[in-house]
Amino acid sequence: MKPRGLSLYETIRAEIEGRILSGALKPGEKIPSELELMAHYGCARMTVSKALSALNTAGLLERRKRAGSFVARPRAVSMVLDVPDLGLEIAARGQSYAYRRIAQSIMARADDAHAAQQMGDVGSVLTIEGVHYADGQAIAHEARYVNLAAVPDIASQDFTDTAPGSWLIKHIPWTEAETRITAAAAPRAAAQALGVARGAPCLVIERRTWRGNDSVTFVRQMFLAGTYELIARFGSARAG
Amino acid sequence: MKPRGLSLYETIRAEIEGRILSGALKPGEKIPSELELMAHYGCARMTVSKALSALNTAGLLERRKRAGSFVARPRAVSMVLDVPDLGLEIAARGQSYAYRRIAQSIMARADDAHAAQQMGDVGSVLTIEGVHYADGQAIAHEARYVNLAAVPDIASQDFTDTAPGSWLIKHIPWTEAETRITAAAAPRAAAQALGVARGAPCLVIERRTWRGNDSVTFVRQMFLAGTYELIARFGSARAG
DNA sequence: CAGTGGTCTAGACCACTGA
DNA sequence: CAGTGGTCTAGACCACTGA
Repeated sequence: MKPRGLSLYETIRAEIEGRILSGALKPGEKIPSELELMAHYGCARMTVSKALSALNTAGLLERRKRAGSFVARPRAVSMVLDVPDLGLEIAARGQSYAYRRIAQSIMARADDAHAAQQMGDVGSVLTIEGVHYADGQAIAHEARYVNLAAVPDIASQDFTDTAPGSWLIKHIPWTEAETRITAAAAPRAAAQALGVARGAPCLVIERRTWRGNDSVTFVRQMFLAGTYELIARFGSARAG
Repeated sequence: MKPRGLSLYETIRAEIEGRILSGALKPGEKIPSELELMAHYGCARMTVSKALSALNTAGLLERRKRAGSFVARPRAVSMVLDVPDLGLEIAARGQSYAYRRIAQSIMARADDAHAAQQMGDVGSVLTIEGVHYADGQAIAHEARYVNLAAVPDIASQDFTDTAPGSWLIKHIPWTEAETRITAAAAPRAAAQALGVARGAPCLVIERRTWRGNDSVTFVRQMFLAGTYELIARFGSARAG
């Protein structure tokens, strides 16, 4: 059962994880103490501790002093949503990717009420509107707003055929981000840019990132229905 | 600078994390080796290793033998998507919640091709179709499929005005789940159930949960655009 | 009070890999 | 080849908390 190439603590972790996931160890059940496990595996306590700490971090165990380690009861469900760079993701599914800018300007406030509210009162805002293409088909309209005070370097960048998101993710560290996912009928501007009828169903992804208290950027991407999906996962096996 | 109550390795971790997030340490930059850090903090190498391993797991560092540890270049960002019980969430925003079943049956396979494919070849499937209401307005159509072999107890439950999801989340432990989020035009059946025109924009949430290798349930919820949103977050308030 | 987990030490051997 | 990270040992002291 021990897969080769696994270190001892990984082996211990995998064995206990397997017993939890298979249901052999049930939620709330106590697992052996570190002392018992070191006797069982014939190793130092640090090695057992490393395995159990990893399971604790992963949410599979709850550990209480004096009481012991217990199989965690499934809690509030939170899943992991991977948000890769759009260009890389489209390339990864075997399609060609392109971005084309429609408009770019600098203004005192975002010209979109929701964006302006999300970004707060910043000095000046770089606004970039563009379209993402997969295999030559327009799949998403993007309106991005960047706080120039937080990202002065962006003024010298050329976003004619490179999406500002790719540049931002590589160059600007942010500490917090919030993504809002909804559906909507395509409004006039987006429908026109995408070459579809007004009212076409779209997946709307709005993301605000900030750094400390400063807004960095706000972006709204409208994907034509059927061209894009978000996947969130929970669990160990299917990760990645 | 050292916050009280933090262990030494947490302090080391927090200091390096802070320098990365603030931008003092830039992506690709090399950080001191474990040997240099143990000299700087006057501690054992294991303590430094624990701090750097945690940052590595968190995706903030990349570690290469012989080369050293480097600030990771941000790639795929992973955010946390909370998936609360729909009824509780609607109540939390001050609206009344209701669920009404439309149809229920047991069949050998899911009558929906995508659902059948997602669930795999299970013996028999409980199919429940219903509508979720907020303040008396229909907001979502739900089609749920449950693997009866994995959840035999569900046969005795009454889902006339209680959504099966609420029962499942309380009673059935699952080990893995995957949520797919897309947008679509409402198909005929859903549009009819929701009392809107066919083709109305919808947010589509499909979730498959399983336990080990056994499918537990597959559900497709179609929310009318504007009635529901998903929020994913990343940031300092992440640990929860 | 005593068992448990949390952390830390001061070493060790090794695999890897870039200079 | 030599520096680095990966892992492991055999101890230690402590805080916590349930019996």
